[in-house]
Amino acid sequence: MTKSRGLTDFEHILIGLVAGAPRSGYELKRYFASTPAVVYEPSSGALYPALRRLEKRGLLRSELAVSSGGREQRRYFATEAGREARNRWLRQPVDAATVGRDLGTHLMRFVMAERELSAAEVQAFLRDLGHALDAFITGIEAFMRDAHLDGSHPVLALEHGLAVHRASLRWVRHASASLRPEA
Amino acid sequence: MTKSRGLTDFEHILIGLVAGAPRSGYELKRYFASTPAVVYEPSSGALYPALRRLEKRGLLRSELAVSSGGREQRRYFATEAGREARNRWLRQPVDAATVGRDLGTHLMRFVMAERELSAAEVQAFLRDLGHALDAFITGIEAFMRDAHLDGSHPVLALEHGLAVHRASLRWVRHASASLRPEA
DNA sequence: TAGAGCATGTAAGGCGTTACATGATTTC
DNA sequence: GAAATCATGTAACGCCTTACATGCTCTA
Repeated sequence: MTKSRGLTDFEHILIGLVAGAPRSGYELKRYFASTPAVVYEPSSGALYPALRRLEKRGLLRSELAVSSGGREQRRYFATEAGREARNRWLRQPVDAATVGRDLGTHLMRFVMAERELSAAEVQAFLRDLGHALDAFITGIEAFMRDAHLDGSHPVLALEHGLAVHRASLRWVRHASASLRPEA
Repeated sequence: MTKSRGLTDFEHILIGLVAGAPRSGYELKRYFASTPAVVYEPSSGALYPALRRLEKRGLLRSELAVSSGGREQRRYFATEAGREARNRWLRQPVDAATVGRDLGTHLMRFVMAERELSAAEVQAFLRDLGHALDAFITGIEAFMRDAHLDGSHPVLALEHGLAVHRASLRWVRHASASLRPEA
């Protein structure tokens, strides 16, 4: 058993996307380019080698096909191992330490969890995400109270962090409520 | 004139920090580790080589000193060229394309702009940041109207983006008002 | 016929992460 | 005497970015 290191967030997202529907590299590029909130657009030099890596690991497999215009196209599919990796990723506990910067990753997990996690699991995920955000917000509040901050800009910048994460937290409650089956 | 490539955000932030007050590598580490909203904590392998790079470029210079406990310590200072680089960085126009993901960098610029940019320049920066956020929000709204989204999770995820960036925008207006001299 | 879009890829170079190394001092 | 903190660094490895390469098709 070769001790392979874990997958990057980007690789997890690729597997999740391909597991949702088989896609070619170019279709993945367009997906990233078109979705305004995804905010990350991988270059060819990042995307194609990543797909090859995942294929070499047995998490994806590919078939050469001919697309609309008679051009060659390599279409990727998730393997069983790939689907298992995705499922483990989707069920990973919310890492409170990364919630301050990696919210995008959590959101991607949330999107891909639809129809893959049970309603109860989704609720648990949102609950944990809420707790993590709560802790993050409390940390900023404590820092603002305790730290000696000189000048108005640092205080304002921290207020920005507060405002943004409070908005995230409100969204978590909204999402949780809107997914809860009506009584 | 050697055509050197630009500085990374991280390097710009290091210069800004050192220009604000001379610091050792370890003090910079503690700064990143202690500020809860900065959210990025560079490793030794990122920090020390970066400082050396900036020194080699003539943007920082260092002096070997002896700190509290008799241990050696390399203290970094900004050179004139370093201060110029920082000033150019602080005055860079707000890049609307990066406002969706690089808000942290903009916030760092805002923090370091205090006492370095004029009140009018700070107001202009906030105004531009507001416009960029506005455009970003409008883009998400348009996407939600026009794109065919199936399932509730993608819609909710986009609503998260909206909520967060609207909170940012409100903060921009708040910051702008709170820095405006009272009539 | 020029240009834009489709479609996949490689090469060089750079920066970051992880892990390790070193050694002194302060604290329990 | 062990552990934590201070303080600076190096080495291996890996991934990403930028730039370039290729060639086909559709449109103005």
